[in-house]
Amino acid sequence: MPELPEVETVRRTLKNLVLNAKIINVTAIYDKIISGDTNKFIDAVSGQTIRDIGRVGKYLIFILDDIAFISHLRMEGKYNIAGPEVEINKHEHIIFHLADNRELRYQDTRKFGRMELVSRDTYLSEPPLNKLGPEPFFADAEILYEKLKRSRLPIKSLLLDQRFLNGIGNIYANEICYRLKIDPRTPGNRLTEKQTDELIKVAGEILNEAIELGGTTIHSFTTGGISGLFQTKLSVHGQKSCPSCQSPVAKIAIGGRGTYFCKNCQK
DNA sequence: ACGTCCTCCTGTTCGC
DNA sequence: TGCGAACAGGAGGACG
Repeated sequence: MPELPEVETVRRTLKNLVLNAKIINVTAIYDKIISGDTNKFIDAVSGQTIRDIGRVGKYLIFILDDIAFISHLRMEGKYNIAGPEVEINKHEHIIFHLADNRELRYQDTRKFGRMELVSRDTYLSEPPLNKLGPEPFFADAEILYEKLKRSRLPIKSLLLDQRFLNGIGNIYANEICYRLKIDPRTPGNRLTEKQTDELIKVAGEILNEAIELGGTTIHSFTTGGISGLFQTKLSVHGQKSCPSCQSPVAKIAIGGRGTYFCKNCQK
Protein backbone atom coordinates (compact mmCIF):
# COMPACT_ATOMS: atom_id res chain seq x y z
CA MET A 1 0.00 0.00 0.00
CA PRO A 2 2.70 2.36 -0.85
CA GLU A 3 1.84 5.95 -1.47
CA LEU A 4 3.81 8.73 0.19
CA PRO A 5 2.29 8.31 3.68
CA GLU A 6 2.77 4.55 3.51
CA VAL A 7 6.35 4.85 2.39
CA GLU A 8 7.02 7.36 5.15
CA THR A 9 5.59 4.91 7.66
CA VAL A 10 7.76 2.14 6.28
CA ARG A 11 10.78 4.44 6.43
CA ARG A 12 10.25 5.28 10.10
CA THR A 13 9.62 1.69 11.08
CA LEU A 14 12.49 0.32 9.07
CA LYS A 15 14.89 2.93 10.37
CA ASN A 16 14.17 1.82 13.93
CA LEU A 17 14.79 -1.77 12.98
CA VAL A 18 17.90 -1.67 10.82
CA LEU A 19 19.76 1.58 11.45
CA ASN A 20 23.49 0.79 11.81
CA ALA A 21 22.94 -2.79 10.74
CA LYS A 22 25.66 -4.14 8.49
CA ILE A 23 24.76 -5.93 5.29
CA ILE A 24 26.93 -9.03 4.91
CA ASN A 25 25.56 -10.28 1.64
CA VAL A 26 22.50 -10.19 -0.58
CA THR A 27 20.57 -13.01 -2.19
CA ALA A 28 18.58 -12.05 -5.26
CA ILE A 29 15.98 -14.76 -5.71
CA TYR A 30 14.09 -12.80 -8.39
CA ASP A 31 16.62 -10.37 -9.69
CA LYS A 32 14.45 -8.30 -12.00
CA ILE A 33 13.62 -6.31 -8.86
CA ILE A 34 17.14 -4.91 -9.16
CA SER A 35 17.62 -2.41 -11.98
CA GLY A 36 20.95 -2.73 -13.71
CA ASP A 37 23.51 -5.42 -13.07
CA THR A 38 22.56 -7.65 -10.15
CA ASN A 39 26.09 -8.65 -9.24
CA LYS A 40 27.22 -5.07 -9.26
CA PHE A 41 24.40 -4.21 -6.87
CA ILE A 42 25.28 -7.07 -4.56
CA ASP A 43 29.00 -6.24 -4.61
CA ALA A 44 28.37 -2.57 -3.92
CA VAL A 45 26.00 -3.18 -1.03
CA SER A 46 27.76 -6.07 0.68
CA GLY A 47 29.95 -5.07 3.60
CA GLN A 48 28.20 -1.72 3.91
CA THR A 49 26.31 -0.46 6.95
CA ILE A 50 22.90 1.20 6.78
CA ARG A 51 23.59 4.74 7.98
CA ASP A 52 20.23 6.28 7.30
CA ILE A 53 16.95 5.67 5.52
CA GLY A 54 15.48 8.62 3.71
CA ARG A 55 12.51 9.16 1.47
CA VAL A 56 11.75 11.20 -1.60
CA GLY A 57 8.11 10.95 -2.61
CA LYS A 58 7.37 7.25 -2.84
CA TYR A 59 11.04 6.25 -2.98
CA LEU A 60 12.95 4.91 0.00
CA ILE A 61 16.64 5.83 0.05
CA PHE A 62 18.99 3.48 1.86
CA ILE A 63 22.11 5.47 2.72
CA LEU A 64 25.12 3.21 3.21
CA ASP A 65 28.79 4.03 3.87
CA ASP A 66 29.96 4.69 0.34
CA ILE A 67 26.88 4.33 -1.78
CA ALA A 68 23.11 4.43 -1.60
CA PHE A 69 20.26 2.56 -3.20
CA ILE A 70 16.69 3.55 -3.84
CA SER A 71 13.76 1.22 -3.37
CA HIS A 72 10.36 1.79 -4.93
CA LEU A 73 7.60 -0.43 -3.58
CA ARG A 74 5.21 0.19 -6.49
CA MET A 75 1.96 -1.64 -5.83
CA GLU A 76 2.75 -4.35 -3.33
CA GLY A 77 6.30 -4.04 -2.04
CA LYS A 78 6.98 -4.64 1.65
CA TYR A 79 9.94 -5.23 3.93
CA ASN A 80 10.02 -8.02 6.46
CA ILE A 81 12.55 -8.78 9.16
CA ALA A 82 13.07 -12.44 9.92
CA GLY A 83 15.60 -14.83 11.29
CA PRO A 84 17.34 -17.20 8.86
CA GLU A 85 15.41 -20.09 10.35
CA VAL A 86 12.14 -18.65 9.08
CA GLU A 87 11.26 -20.17 5.73
CA ILE A 88 11.38 -17.73 2.84
CA ASN A 89 7.89 -17.22 1.48
CA LYS A 90 7.13 -17.35 -2.21
CA HIS A 91 6.88 -13.58 -2.54
CA GLU A 92 10.15 -12.67 -0.82
CA HIS A 93 12.56 -11.86 -3.65
CA ILE A 94 15.58 -10.02 -2.25
CA ILE A 95 17.24 -11.05 1.00
CA PHE A 96 19.71 -8.78 2.78
CA HIS A 97 21.72 -10.85 5.24
CA LEU A 98 22.64 -8.70 8.22
CA ALA A 99 25.66 -9.09 10.50
CA ASP A 100 23.43 -9.53 13.56
CA ASN A 101 22.03 -12.70 12.03
CA ARG A 102 18.72 -11.13 11.00
CA GLU A 103 17.50 -10.86 7.43
CA LEU A 104 15.88 -7.86 5.81
CA ARG A 105 13.60 -9.33 3.16
CA TYR A 106 11.92 -7.53 0.30
CA GLN A 107 8.53 -9.03 -0.48
CA ASP A 108 6.44 -8.12 -3.51
CA THR A 109 3.51 -10.17 -4.75
CA ARG A 110 3.33 -8.54 -8.15
CA LYS A 111 7.09 -8.09 -8.57
CA PHE A 112 6.62 -4.50 -9.76
CA GLY A 113 8.96 -2.95 -7.20
CA ARG A 114 12.48 -1.86 -8.12
CA MET A 115 15.81 -1.23 -6.40
CA GLU A 116 18.63 0.71 -7.96
CA LEU A 117 22.09 1.85 -6.92
CA VAL A 118 22.56 5.61 -6.79
CA SER A 119 25.30 7.94 -5.72
CA ARG A 120 25.27 8.57 -1.99
CA ASP A 121 25.78 12.30 -2.27
CA THR A 122 24.16 13.37 -5.53
CA TYR A 123 21.23 11.01 -6.00
CA LEU A 124 18.77 13.89 -5.95
CA SER A 125 20.25 15.42 -9.07
CA GLU A 126 20.53 12.16 -11.00
CA PRO A 127 17.98 9.90 -12.64
CA PRO A 128 15.48 8.78 -11.71
CA LEU A 129 14.89 11.14 -8.80
CA ASN A 130 15.86 14.29 -10.68
CA LYS A 131 12.72 14.00 -12.78
CA LEU A 132 10.40 14.25 -9.81
CA GLY A 133 8.35 17.31 -9.01
CA PRO A 134 8.11 18.69 -5.49
CA GLU A 135 6.21 17.01 -2.70
CA PRO A 136 3.03 19.00 -1.98
CA PHE A 137 4.58 20.27 1.28
CA PHE A 138 7.25 22.14 -0.68
CA ALA A 139 5.42 23.03 -3.87
CA ASP A 140 5.56 26.49 -5.41
CA ALA A 141 2.05 27.62 -6.39
CA GLU A 142 3.21 29.83 -9.23
CA ILE A 143 5.21 27.08 -10.91
CA LEU A 144 2.34 24.62 -10.60
CA TYR A 145 -0.13 27.13 -11.95
CA GLU A 146 2.05 27.66 -15.00
CA LYS A 147 2.10 23.91 -15.61
CA LEU A 148 -1.64 23.62 -15.14
CA LYS A 149 -2.29 26.37 -17.65
CA ARG A 150 -0.43 24.41 -20.30
CA SER A 151 -2.35 21.15 -19.89
CA ARG A 152 -5.78 19.98 -20.89
CA LEU A 153 -5.35 16.69 -19.03
CA PRO A 154 -7.85 15.94 -16.29
CA ILE A 155 -6.68 17.35 -12.97
CA LYS A 156 -6.70 13.85 -11.53
CA SER A 157 -4.20 12.64 -14.12
CA LEU A 158 -1.96 15.58 -13.31
CA LEU A 159 -2.10 14.73 -9.61
CA LEU A 160 -0.82 11.26 -10.49
CA ASP A 161 2.01 12.65 -12.61
CA GLN A 162 5.07 12.52 -10.36
CA ARG A 163 6.74 15.28 -12.38
CA PHE A 164 3.90 17.60 -11.41
CA LEU A 165 3.66 16.70 -7.73
CA ASN A 166 5.56 13.87 -6.12
CA GLY A 167 4.06 11.33 -3.75
CA ILE A 168 0.37 11.24 -4.67
CA GLY A 169 -1.14 7.93 -5.78
CA ASN A 170 -4.56 6.93 -6.99
CA ILE A 171 -6.26 6.91 -3.59
CA TYR A 172 -5.02 10.34 -2.57
CA ALA A 173 -5.69 11.80 -6.00
CA ASN A 174 -9.33 10.81 -5.54
CA GLU A 175 -9.46 12.12 -1.99
CA ILE A 176 -7.78 15.41 -2.89
CA CYS A 177 -10.29 16.09 -5.68
CA TYR A 178 -13.09 15.35 -3.26
CA ARG A 179 -11.87 17.73 -0.59
CA LEU A 180 -11.33 20.39 -3.25
CA LYS A 181 -14.93 19.80 -4.40
CA ILE A 182 -13.60 19.60 -7.92
CA ASP A 183 -14.63 17.18 -10.65
CA PRO A 184 -11.59 14.92 -11.32
CA ARG A 185 -12.21 15.27 -15.07
CA THR A 186 -11.68 19.04 -14.96
CA PRO A 187 -8.90 20.00 -17.38
CA GLY A 188 -5.80 21.39 -15.72
CA ASN A 189 -6.08 24.67 -17.57
CA ARG A 190 -9.51 25.33 -16.08
CA LEU A 191 -8.14 25.68 -12.56
CA THR A 192 -7.76 29.17 -11.20
CA GLU A 193 -4.76 30.48 -9.32
CA LYS A 194 -6.79 30.34 -6.14
CA GLN A 195 -7.71 26.71 -6.79
CA THR A 196 -4.04 25.91 -7.37
CA ASP A 197 -3.16 27.35 -3.95
CA GLU A 198 -5.99 25.34 -2.44
CA LEU A 199 -4.85 22.19 -4.24
CA ILE A 200 -1.36 22.38 -2.77
CA LYS A 201 -2.73 23.06 0.68
CA VAL A 202 -5.28 20.23 0.57
CA ALA A 203 -2.79 17.74 -0.88
CA GLY A 204 -0.36 18.47 1.94
CA GLU A 205 -3.10 18.23 4.55
CA ILE A 206 -4.37 14.89 3.35
CA LEU A 207 -0.90 13.37 3.10
CA ASN A 208 -0.03 14.61 6.59
CA GLU A 209 -3.24 13.27 8.06
CA ALA A 210 -2.53 9.92 6.47
CA ILE A 211 1.04 9.87 7.76
CA GLU A 212 -0.23 10.41 11.29
CA LEU A 213 -2.74 7.60 10.96
CA GLY A 214 -0.28 5.29 9.21
CA GLY A 215 2.10 5.74 12.09
CA THR A 216 -0.39 4.44 14.59
CA THR A 217 -0.82 0.95 13.19
CA ILE A 218 2.64 -0.46 12.83
CA HIS A 219 2.45 -3.38 15.17
CA SER A 220 2.63 -6.42 12.96
CA PHE A 221 5.47 -5.30 10.76
CA THR A 222 7.01 -8.69 10.17
CA THR A 223 3.80 -10.64 9.87
CA GLY A 224 0.79 -8.75 8.62
CA GLY A 225 2.59 -6.01 6.78
CA ILE A 226 1.41 -2.46 7.07
CA SER A 227 -2.12 -1.21 6.79
CA GLY A 228 -2.71 2.32 7.90
CA LEU A 229 -5.82 3.52 9.69
CA PHE A 230 -6.33 6.13 6.99
CA GLN A 231 -8.34 3.49 5.19
CA THR A 232 -11.14 4.18 7.63
CA LYS A 233 -11.05 7.88 6.78
CA LEU A 234 -11.56 7.67 3.05
CA SER A 235 -14.34 9.90 1.74
CA VAL A 236 -14.80 8.63 -1.80
CA HIS A 237 -12.13 6.12 -2.81
CA GLY A 238 -13.85 2.74 -2.86
CA GLN A 239 -16.86 4.20 -1.06
CA LYS A 240 -20.52 3.74 -1.81
CA SER A 241 -22.01 7.08 -0.81
CA CYS A 242 -20.82 10.63 -0.30
CA PRO A 243 -20.14 11.43 3.38
CA SER A 244 -21.51 14.92 2.83
CA CYS A 245 -24.67 14.53 0.74
CA GLN A 246 -25.17 10.74 0.85
CA SER A 247 -25.65 10.51 -2.90
CA PRO A 248 -24.00 7.48 -4.52
CA VAL A 249 -20.31 7.79 -5.36
CA ALA A 250 -19.63 7.57 -9.10
CA LYS A 251 -16.89 5.31 -10.41
CA ILE A 252 -15.33 6.01 -13.79
CA ALA A 253 -11.95 5.46 -15.44
CA ILE A 254 -9.57 8.35 -16.02
CA GLY A 255 -6.37 7.39 -17.78
CA GLY A 256 -7.25 3.78 -17.05
CA ARG A 257 -7.29 4.31 -13.29
CA GLY A 258 -10.32 3.79 -11.07
CA THR A 259 -11.74 7.19 -10.19
CA TYR A 260 -14.32 7.81 -7.49
CA PHE A 261 -16.15 11.08 -6.98
CA CYS A 262 -19.42 12.66 -5.96
CA LYS A 263 -21.22 14.19 -8.92
CA ASN A 264 -23.26 16.33 -6.58
CA CYS A 265 -20.44 17.84 -4.49
CA GLN A 266 -17.64 17.92 -7.09
CA LYS A 267 -18.17 20.31 -9.97
C1' DA B 1 6.53 18.10 -26.31
C1' DC B 2 2.39 15.89 -25.41
C1' DG B 3 -1.10 12.36 -24.75
C1' DT B 4 -2.43 7.46 -25.05
C1' DC B 5 -1.62 2.80 -24.73
C1' DC B 6 0.94 -1.17 -23.30
C1' DT B 7 3.76 -3.72 -20.22
C1' DC B 8 5.71 -5.62 -16.15
C1' DC B 9 3.29 -9.62 -12.41
C1' DT B 10 -0.01 -12.19 -9.21
C1' DG B 11 -4.15 -12.54 -6.62
C1' DT B 12 -8.88 -11.38 -5.93
C1' DT B 13 -13.33 -10.02 -7.37
C1' DC B 14 -16.85 -9.61 -10.82
C1' DG B 15 -20.10 -11.08 -14.29
C1' DC B 16 -22.11 -14.39 -17.22
C1' DT C 1 -20.43 -23.42 -8.96
C1' DG C 2 -17.18 -22.54 -12.57
C1' DC C 3 -14.42 -19.99 -15.34
C1' DG C 4 -12.47 -16.27 -17.88
C1' DA C 5 -12.25 -11.28 -17.70
C1' DA C 6 -11.40 -7.24 -15.34
C1' DC C 7 -9.25 -4.95 -11.88
C1' DA C 8 -5.76 -3.56 -7.99
C1' DG C 9 -2.56 1.69 -4.05
C1' DG C 10 2.66 2.54 -10.11
C1' DA C 11 5.59 4.10 -13.54
C1' DG C 12 8.52 3.75 -17.65
C1' DG C 13 8.78 3.13 -22.48
C1' DA C 14 6.84 2.89 -27.26
C1' DC C 15 4.31 5.13 -30.46
C1' DG C 16 1.53 8.58 -33.16
